[in-house]
Amino acid sequence: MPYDRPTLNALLRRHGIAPTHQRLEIAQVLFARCQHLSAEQILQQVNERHAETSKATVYNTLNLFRDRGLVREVIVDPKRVFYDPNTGPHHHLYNVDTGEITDIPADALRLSGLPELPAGMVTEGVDVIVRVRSAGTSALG
Amino acid sequence: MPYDRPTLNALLRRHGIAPTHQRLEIAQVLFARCQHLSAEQILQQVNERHAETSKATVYNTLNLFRDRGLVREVIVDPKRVFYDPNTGPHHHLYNVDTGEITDIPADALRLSGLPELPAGMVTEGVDVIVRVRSAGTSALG
DNA sequence: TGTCCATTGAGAATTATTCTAATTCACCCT
DNA sequence: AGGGTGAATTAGAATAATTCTCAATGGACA
Repeated sequence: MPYDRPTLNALLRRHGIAPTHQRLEIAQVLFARCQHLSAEQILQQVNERHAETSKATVYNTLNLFRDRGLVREVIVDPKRVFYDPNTGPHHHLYNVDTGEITDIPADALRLSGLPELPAGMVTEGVDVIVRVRSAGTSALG
Repeated sequence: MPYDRPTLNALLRRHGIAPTHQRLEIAQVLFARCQHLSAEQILQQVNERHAETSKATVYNTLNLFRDRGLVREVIVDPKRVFYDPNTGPHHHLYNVDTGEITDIPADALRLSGLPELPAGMVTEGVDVIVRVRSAGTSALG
């Protein structure tokens, strides 16, 4: 188990985040399995045993983690944001039917010919989302 | 002006959409300038002269246009969906500071090495979003 | 002119996220 | 140990995008 408490503790500190109990719980949920979870899902998992963390704290913490570069937001569904503990360069496969999100390793997919930006613009990141659906399903009504 | 009323009328019909007054107004706003507009912005522009179209109709119509392939949803901002009248293959540049969305022509950017999909999966589309910000601005608090 | 079905619309409902303001907590200093 | 301090947490209200409800409207066609 690579993400025990002392490791998570150090991880937060390294990112300038005071490792409180709630933040460690949330980090635990995020890093235990490298899934893509919504705030709601994280809230549920954190409170699975005893309800100990509030909705506000989950949102505060996720925004803090995002600002400090501990997690990345994945914006594929207009209904809700997902949080990705993998901050390395990679892309996403999004199943429109099931809502499932899978990683695509960065080296599996090459991008070439990014346009040069207007002066004074800096690239913050490049997201590639491959939207898939189960064959036979259709968006047409 | 490539998008006068008769042209829009034919465009809707060609997509199997009955060209009502409100739908034509909305199509007009979308296709007049090929911008990326939110539902709220479209509602405002449609009602600039006389208030004649309701919020419900704008949402219904945008969903209908999307289902029939007349417009494409652009999901870059968790707060709201943008609608893109350009349904041809292309990608997007998103300015995180200003919220501005710009097109990147498909041929300006090459993608290679898309992973093969699990059996029974079909690609619905590939979105590439280049997130930029003004130099000097920072996400770090 | 009357019927019929699709379309529209006002406003309520839903829901993810943020905000507010008050409480609690961790930690340092003595 | 005890008290002060500022950060963290929280319950619940507020916000805002989108959807839903269902009654009213309207155009096409007999």
